[in-house]
Amino acid sequence: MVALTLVNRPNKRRQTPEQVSELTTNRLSVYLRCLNRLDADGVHTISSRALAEQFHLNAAQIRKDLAYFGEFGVRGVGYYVTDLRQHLRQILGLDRRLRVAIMGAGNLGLALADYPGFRQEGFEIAAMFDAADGKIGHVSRGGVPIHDIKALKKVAKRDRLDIAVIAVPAPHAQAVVDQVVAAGIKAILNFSPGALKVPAEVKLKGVDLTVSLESLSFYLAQGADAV
Amino acid sequence: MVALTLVNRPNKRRQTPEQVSELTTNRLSVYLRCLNRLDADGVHTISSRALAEQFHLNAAQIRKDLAYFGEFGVRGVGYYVTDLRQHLRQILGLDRRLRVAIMGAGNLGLALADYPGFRQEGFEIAAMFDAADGKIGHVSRGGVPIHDIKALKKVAKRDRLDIAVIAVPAPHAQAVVDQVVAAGIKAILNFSPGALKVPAEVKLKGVDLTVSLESLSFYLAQGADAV
DNA sequence: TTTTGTGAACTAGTTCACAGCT
DNA sequence: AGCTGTGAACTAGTTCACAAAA
Repeated sequence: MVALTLVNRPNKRRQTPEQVSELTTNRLSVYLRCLNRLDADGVHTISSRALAEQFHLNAAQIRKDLAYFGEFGVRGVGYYVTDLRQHLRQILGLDRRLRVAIMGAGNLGLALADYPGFRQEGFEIAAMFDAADGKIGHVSRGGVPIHDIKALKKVAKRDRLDIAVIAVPAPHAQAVVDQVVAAGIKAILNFSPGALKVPAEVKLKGVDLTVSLESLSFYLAQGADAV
Repeated sequence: MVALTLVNRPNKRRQTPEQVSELTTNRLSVYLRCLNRLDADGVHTISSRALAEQFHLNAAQIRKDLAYFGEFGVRGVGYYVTDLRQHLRQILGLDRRLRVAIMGAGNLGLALADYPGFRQEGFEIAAMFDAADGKIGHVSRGGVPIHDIKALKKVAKRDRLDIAVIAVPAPHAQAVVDQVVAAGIKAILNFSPGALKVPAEVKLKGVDLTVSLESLSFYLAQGADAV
């Protein structure tokens, strides 16, 4: 506790996230998960080396990633776990509650709605949307209400939805994304296969299950057979 | 048809997939999806430029990606759609049926089992595994049988399972992966959060939903607020 | 002419190595 | 002593630009 306040140096003129690559932000998220566990385990300090050994990463990489945002470490000691954890939560915007909407109440959408990984770390699945009469008005097993997609604009404003997850069949994906954008949502996680168009100010991140599987298939076809 | 046979030059001494990066194989998968659509639409030839415009990619990138595996194009013309499609299917190992097992018959596992994106392009969800008595012996909505995880080794051999998808809660993931590896499965798609250890000859690919969401959160916290 | 295939140039990302702080 | 923060060196990935082919 005594030392923690010493470490809070907001740092020069960084906080310039234009230059921070997505690879870095993904790693920050991984570091945070690790720090959460260390914190829960009562570990007080951790060096970049020790952190690097957990995943197979280079220690300098970790120091560089963190250095984009400030000088959080103490030379000769390492990083204070609770302190760094708080900083990462703040950098990643997890110090506030983020409201997530799931577009599409099919198998995948319903599974995601109740997926525990989504609920942790400040995310709240606030609403689902579908076009099928049979689904509208119901709730997911975990209690997430399913709205008519026509009400998206209204509900997005009322519930202050931050992020939309696209879990509709591929042929509908672009139309749904257009509605999400029109509703003013600025961040989208897309599970449907294929490229989607969004305006520059909207962040689109894709999870393409087909690409992932085919990449494994490539390994089996080329790599494993050759060995 | 006449021209197609001319183009099949298996090429020098390439087919050296050690050097091919994962970024390249992921793109091959994207190209293939596009070619499938072009083929269905009756388009006969496509240039690297036209292909590049579909996604926002550089044409030279596409030519380089393809050049790792052969000279599939025709100067002044482009690529024959059906021909290139067949080559990509072969390169990605999709010219044979690949059997996929899903570990964990929870919400996510069941959703993935019936997810249409998994079924296309030669993938077959052949089996699911769980440890809960209430699930073993049942089938998914789409008819995939749920086996006892204790039977993994036997079923993997019998059904010649190629790929395992990890959809169990995080605390069980490593133990399940160890069993998957012991059963001789050489390719794993992991949906559970956190790093998993596998031997070098096993290919592990992760889809980390928490990391994806937190990356969007970062954008909202840093990017959008600044604009 | 058009468009491929590819070396060369460039850009981004990672790792090294060490000065400087504790 | 130990460990961070960071310029310099290196490696990987992308784009340019053009000779060669159809």
